[in-house]
Amino acid sequence: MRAMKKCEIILKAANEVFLESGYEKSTVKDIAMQAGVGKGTIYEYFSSKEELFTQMMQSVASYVFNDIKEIIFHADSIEELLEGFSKKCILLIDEHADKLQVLTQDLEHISKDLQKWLMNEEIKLHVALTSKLKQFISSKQMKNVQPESAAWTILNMVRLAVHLKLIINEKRTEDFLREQIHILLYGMK
Amino acid sequence: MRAMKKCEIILKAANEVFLESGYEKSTVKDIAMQAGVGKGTIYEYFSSKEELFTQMMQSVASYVFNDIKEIIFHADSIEELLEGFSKKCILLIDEHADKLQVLTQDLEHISKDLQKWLMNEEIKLHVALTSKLKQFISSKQMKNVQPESAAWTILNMVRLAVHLKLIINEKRTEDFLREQIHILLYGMK
Amino acid sequence: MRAMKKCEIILKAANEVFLESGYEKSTVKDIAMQAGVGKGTIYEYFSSKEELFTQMMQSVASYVFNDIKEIIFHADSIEELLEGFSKKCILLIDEHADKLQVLTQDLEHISKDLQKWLMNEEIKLHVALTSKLKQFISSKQMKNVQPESAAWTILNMVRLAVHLKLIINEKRTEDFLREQIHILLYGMK
Amino acid sequence: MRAMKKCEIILKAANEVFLESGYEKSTVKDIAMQAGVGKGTIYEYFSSKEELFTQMMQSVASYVFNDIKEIIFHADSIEELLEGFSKKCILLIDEHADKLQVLTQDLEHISKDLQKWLMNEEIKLHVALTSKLKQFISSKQMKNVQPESAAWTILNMVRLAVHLKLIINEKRTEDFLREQIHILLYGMK
DNA sequence: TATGAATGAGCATTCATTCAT
DNA sequence: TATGAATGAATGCTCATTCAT
Repeated sequence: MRAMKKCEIILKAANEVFLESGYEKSTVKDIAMQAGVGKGTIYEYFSSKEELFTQMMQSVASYVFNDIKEIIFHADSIEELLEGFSKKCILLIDEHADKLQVLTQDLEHISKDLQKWLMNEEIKLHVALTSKLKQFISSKQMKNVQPESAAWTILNMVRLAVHLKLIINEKRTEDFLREQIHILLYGMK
Repeated sequence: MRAMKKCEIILKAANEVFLESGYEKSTVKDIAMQAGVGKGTIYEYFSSKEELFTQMMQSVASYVFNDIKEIIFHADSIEELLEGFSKKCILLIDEHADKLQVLTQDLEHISKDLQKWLMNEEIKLHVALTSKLKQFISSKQMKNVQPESAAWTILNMVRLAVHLKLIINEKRTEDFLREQIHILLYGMK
Repeated sequence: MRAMKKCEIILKAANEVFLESGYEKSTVKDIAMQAGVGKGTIYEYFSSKEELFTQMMQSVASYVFNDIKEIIFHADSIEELLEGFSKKCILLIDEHADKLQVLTQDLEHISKDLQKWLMNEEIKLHVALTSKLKQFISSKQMKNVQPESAAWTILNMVRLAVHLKLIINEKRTEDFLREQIHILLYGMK
Repeated sequence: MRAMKKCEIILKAANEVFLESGYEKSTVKDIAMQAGVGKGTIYEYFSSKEELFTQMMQSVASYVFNDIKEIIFHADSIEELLEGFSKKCILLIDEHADKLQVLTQDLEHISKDLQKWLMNEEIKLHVALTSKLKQFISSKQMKNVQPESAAWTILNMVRLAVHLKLIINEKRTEDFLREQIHILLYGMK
């Protein structure tokens, strides 16, 4: 394995600490220790705790957005899209359950810039999905539903999945998502 | 306007301050100033900052849960239910926009008791809605969809509405909700 | 039993609370509750917490000083004096063990006036005891020891008794006092 | 003068402030100012105000206990022991007058561990002194007095000395101690 | 006279940030 | 470049005291 740059080492540590404890309960000292560097070193690479948090969030969010983009891009049918989507939801949650809590709870600490970036990324996703749905509609795979609205409905499945898994602690989340897909397919096809 | 009790004045101020700035950034001093009372006075009525937050959250949540219960209880058809639901979403958001952010973000600061209460209230809502859907299914108003899953799908509309209105700042939220209802109706009827 | 005056009721409550918990840990509210009066009422009779403490201490100290004066005054022989003295020590400690802790620990909170008064009372005791010892010396009951020094030695037995009983928790305190008396008698007679 | 370590500077300042004002009236800010460091710096070296107090007390007490142990250990006769003891009392008081007040008054704020340690040290002193007295008794230097009781009587001279010097402000304390020794010698030899 | 609701000064403690080395 | 000792602003909470009723 190649040597990581200091900057990356710190980001990795920030990732681990922030997503374990949340923004307020994480201290710069904790992150420095986790990274195996001095507290001062962090300020050589990041101007503040908030900037470190913001960059960490951006890297995590990029990863998630890319995963979802892939699914949208490669789907050849509405069924494939919905199933790929729900599978990815379950996978993300199982892998990153603890992290997702923080992703949704500490949004207030990210910079205005990142807030806009997040919003834009989500809108890009929405645009891509809308466009894909339009293809399905024009190729008669789908009813003539309003594609923008349908796109939001689909993206919103992520929120339901997270809520059921993490808050309600519902074991049958997967079944429920599958069933929701059936309803949507009935409604859309 | 009639005289409010100190306790109510403080709760109102807590409501305004917490929901404006979030739990961590709100200070007891801020709330005291907003209420127009001394810092010590707050501790005459609430044993800690956390208890004040918890009580404020409970009162807001009660109000929202009751509104939604009403809709589920009084709906005579699936159309009425979905439309009532989406209208109420829009209304709640327009009325309480600022509050809903915090309602979802600072859950970690409420007491374990309130956390359980919130979860239970939501599950009660789910149970009530599931039961209503079963009626619709047995009276052939609806297809034989899995009612528990459909219930979560419907409840999850709240989350989409909040997200579109507050985060994405989407003006056409109302239209999108309406369209989502059409899809669900197609899928369920 | 006759009705106590408010002032006395409060002093009695202060006695109970202060001697139970010490000055700093006792609150005016506690004392008011113990007295069964309102917090404000205390300030009708005492100008501050410190004054209340001072007056309470003075009344307790008066009681102890009087007890000891009695012994000195009525003793007809050096043996009687020493034995009366040690018995009274044990008695006071057994009766008021808890209180004596505070009597010695919170002296910093009493007014300068009471500090002087306490010192004067002790010096009066010393003077009385010195005078008694001089009688014993002139009547050849005692060796020609320096009476002032012997008086301090005797008064100091109280401190030893308190220390052994309360700090060291020595069960044989009584025996040790008795033995000390023997030594002093040997030395003095 | 050589450079002191921060830790020692803070302990020295704590010593001065605590022993001047007592535990409750001393503030961490005062100690920081006295030490010429920031408030936060104190918490780099001591985990709390109580720990700082406890460590300060232990260092002072160690010093006193060691001084007294020396005297007991090196005394070859009962006269030498008593005289050494009383001289050391006077010396300690002149050197550490202010400190001794607090040493006896704020014991409630030291950790349970230190409380036990103090009691044990005193009991060790008592044991050592008792053992020495037994030697003197078996070598016929002393009458057959109960050595344990005599040991407490001697140790208690410290308390008398402190009281006379600090509370009564008696100038002739030294004379009185000397005279007490005579009485004890008469009584014991 | 008696009250207790209201107050705010005061405290211990935390932690992001700085800067001399 | 890397460090971590030093800092002090900021905060939740307590409680003696006041004062309107």
